[in-house]
Amino acid sequence: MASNIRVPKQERSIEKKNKIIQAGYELFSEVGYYGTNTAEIAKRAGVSTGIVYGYFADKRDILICVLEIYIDNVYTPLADIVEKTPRPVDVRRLALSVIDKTIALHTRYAKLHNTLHSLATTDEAVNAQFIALENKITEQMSGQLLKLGFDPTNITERVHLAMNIVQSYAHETVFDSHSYIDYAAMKDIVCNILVALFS
Amino acid sequence: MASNIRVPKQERSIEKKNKIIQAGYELFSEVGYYGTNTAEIAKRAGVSTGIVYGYFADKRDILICVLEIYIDNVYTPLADIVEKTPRPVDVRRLALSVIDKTIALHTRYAKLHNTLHSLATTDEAVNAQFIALENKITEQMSGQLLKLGFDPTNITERVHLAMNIVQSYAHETVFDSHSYIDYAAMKDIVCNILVALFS
Amino acid sequence: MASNIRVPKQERSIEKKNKIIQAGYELFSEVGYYGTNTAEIAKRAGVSTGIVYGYFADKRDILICVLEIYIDNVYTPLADIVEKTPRPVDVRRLALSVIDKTIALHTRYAKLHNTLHSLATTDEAVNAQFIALENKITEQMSGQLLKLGFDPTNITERVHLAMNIVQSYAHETVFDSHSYIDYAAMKDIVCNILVALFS
Amino acid sequence: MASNIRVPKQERSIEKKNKIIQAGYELFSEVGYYGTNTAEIAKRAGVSTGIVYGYFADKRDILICVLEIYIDNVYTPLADIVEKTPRPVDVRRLALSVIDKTIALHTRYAKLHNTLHSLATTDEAVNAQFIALENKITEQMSGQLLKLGFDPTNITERVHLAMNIVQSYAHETVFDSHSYIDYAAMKDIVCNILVALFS
DNA sequence: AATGAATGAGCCTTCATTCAT
DNA sequence: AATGAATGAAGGCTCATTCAT
Repeated sequence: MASNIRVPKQERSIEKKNKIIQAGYELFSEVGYYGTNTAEIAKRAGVSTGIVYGYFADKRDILICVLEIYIDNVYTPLADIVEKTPRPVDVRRLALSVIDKTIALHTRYAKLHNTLHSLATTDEAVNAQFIALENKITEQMSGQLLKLGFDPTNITERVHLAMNIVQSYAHETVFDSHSYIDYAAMKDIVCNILVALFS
Repeated sequence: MASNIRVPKQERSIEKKNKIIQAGYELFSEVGYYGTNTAEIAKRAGVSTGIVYGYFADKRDILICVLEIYIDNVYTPLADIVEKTPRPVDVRRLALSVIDKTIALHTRYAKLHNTLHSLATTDEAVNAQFIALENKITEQMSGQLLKLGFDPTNITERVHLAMNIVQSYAHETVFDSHSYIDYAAMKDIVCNILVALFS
Repeated sequence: MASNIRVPKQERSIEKKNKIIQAGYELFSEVGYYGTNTAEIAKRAGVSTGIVYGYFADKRDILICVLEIYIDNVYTPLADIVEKTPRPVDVRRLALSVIDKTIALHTRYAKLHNTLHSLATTDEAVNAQFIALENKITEQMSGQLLKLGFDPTNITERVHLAMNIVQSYAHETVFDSHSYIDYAAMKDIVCNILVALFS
Repeated sequence: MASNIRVPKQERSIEKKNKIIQAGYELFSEVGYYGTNTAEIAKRAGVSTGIVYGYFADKRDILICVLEIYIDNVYTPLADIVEKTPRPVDVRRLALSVIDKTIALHTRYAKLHNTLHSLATTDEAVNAQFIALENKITEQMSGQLLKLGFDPTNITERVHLAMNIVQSYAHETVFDSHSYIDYAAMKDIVCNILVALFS
């Protein structure tokens, strides 16, 4: 029964739960959700199969926890950038910061992101989390920009679109999929678009 | 064994193979790759389980065929638009056409796209196909634009980026995930970006 | 999905389904429901684990099928006895026939009966089947006795009670549990009670 | 290991052991032996999982203890009735007392009885206890009836049979399974049979 | 070419029991 | 004596793939 899931409060238990999440994170990243089995997760976490179900309701529950952590790890640094940007705001400089941070995040989480995102199609809860993340980012950034005195016309739409563009670009850069693309040149173009969007 | 795969040349066989691909296409769209089993595909295709392995090496092979068809269905209409655009070129008009066609394609193929895309992470061949598709679209469009006398500076990068932006926007619109977004307003912004990119 | 259960119509399939039921019957008899696993059933039936789920929805479904057969095998012979009793009715003779047949049935099915009966406590469907069996026997016998001109006062109650007594006795005899009991003498007593009940 | 089972002599320990037995009794009654797990027993008893194995060899051992208590609770009241019956003996009155007490016991213990009884099939020790209980009851009652001057011919058989009949009836009444049965009328019939058996 | 029954490895999950503290 | 986290074997069930016909 789901009610039997332990809520670990002791240090060692929390550590163990985190080890399982970490193992899940790694395996989901490496071979995807369906390529991972619970025995493997347990093994990599250095625990027994059984105890996994002491900390998580089922395999999907591990995924959900990995997702939550992923979302925190992505949201916080991005929110920080806008919040802590020095005034007066240099739009190009801010744009570059966001691009670079997004690339950094993508470098670190790209494979996991793909795995998680692919499950959004069939798992409503996962999907909802992703949408909520985008909502949060858009809201936070729009709010900050308004505070900084930017033009409020369609600010949400512009921010949202900007984030999408940056994400697209980061994805491309990180996977470096297309040999004919000059990613440095593209970065300039992206930057120009962002500056145009917010000036 | 893979060597026993029939290459159907008789009409009836080709029809049967296509029915299986169609069934796979539908089910992969509806419930994803891992939510579909071969028995179900055979059933929907109106054939026996066994014969599926007469036409395909394995379940993944069906996916690959579905992917090929998907790619054709996406590439051709987009290529057509630029190719058949009336001269002299009205950039805004062309941009709108591409946006609308991309939305139409997304509306039709979004779920399948997600399913296919999610497999790219763990399946190199699938990933390669997606990259190749983007290559083809970018090359074709860049080539056309050059013929039409557009500025060649970083044309590939600008085209590629433009396609990414349009895809992002189409995805958003189709799934209509964020209630606070005014998608019509966003469309104008996207359009303006494209016009700016190519004028 | 439950809808994928084959309804075997070919001889060989029916044979195979029966082999599984037979294996289930034997194992449930020998080591009980919880002492039996599906792999064991398959093994004894000479089939693979997987195919068991081609014929049955789950393990419990096998139990239900075994139960149905058990019920047929118990009901039919008992119903026959009263139906085919020669007229004019010799009550003592009829009573003896019923007792002997019940003993024979118990000898054959006692362990299975226990297994099945024990599941009635936790499985409503199983319970319902047992109650229905008793209903059927009681109704059929009461009806026959009325046709034969027996006193209708509380005939259902008397028949039902009579069956219970006979069953108790048969159970005792078959398991021969109590060394101090003279089962032949007890049989006479039971017989006398039945005669008294229906004269 | 079995040799490490504590034989609790301190008050608190005995209390704890009894709490576990009580929890086992409740759960075995409610959801059966196989529907109960040791963690649940411990939880309901308000003790840790581990300590259960300080007092009991294994899960089955708890069942055996529950069984012992059950047997005491069933035996004593029935033995009392015959022992304390006022003289001269009114057979009908005595019969009614036994019937009513058996019904009361069934009402209280029916579900537990079923659970325990169902295990007798696969567990020799449980089976032996049940047989021993019947032996005890039969012997005690036969002895008392002889003391009271009843006809000794086949007294054991008559007593045993009588108990079986009463139990059957009590079971029926308590579960009230058959809507067409007039249980009050049946009670009279049972009573008459008993009176006939012992007059 | 075609059928669909059959295979069996593999997966998620449970739970009686043990063990470090 | 006591805790409850941890173990790991075992079980029910699925499904990609094969095979007899």
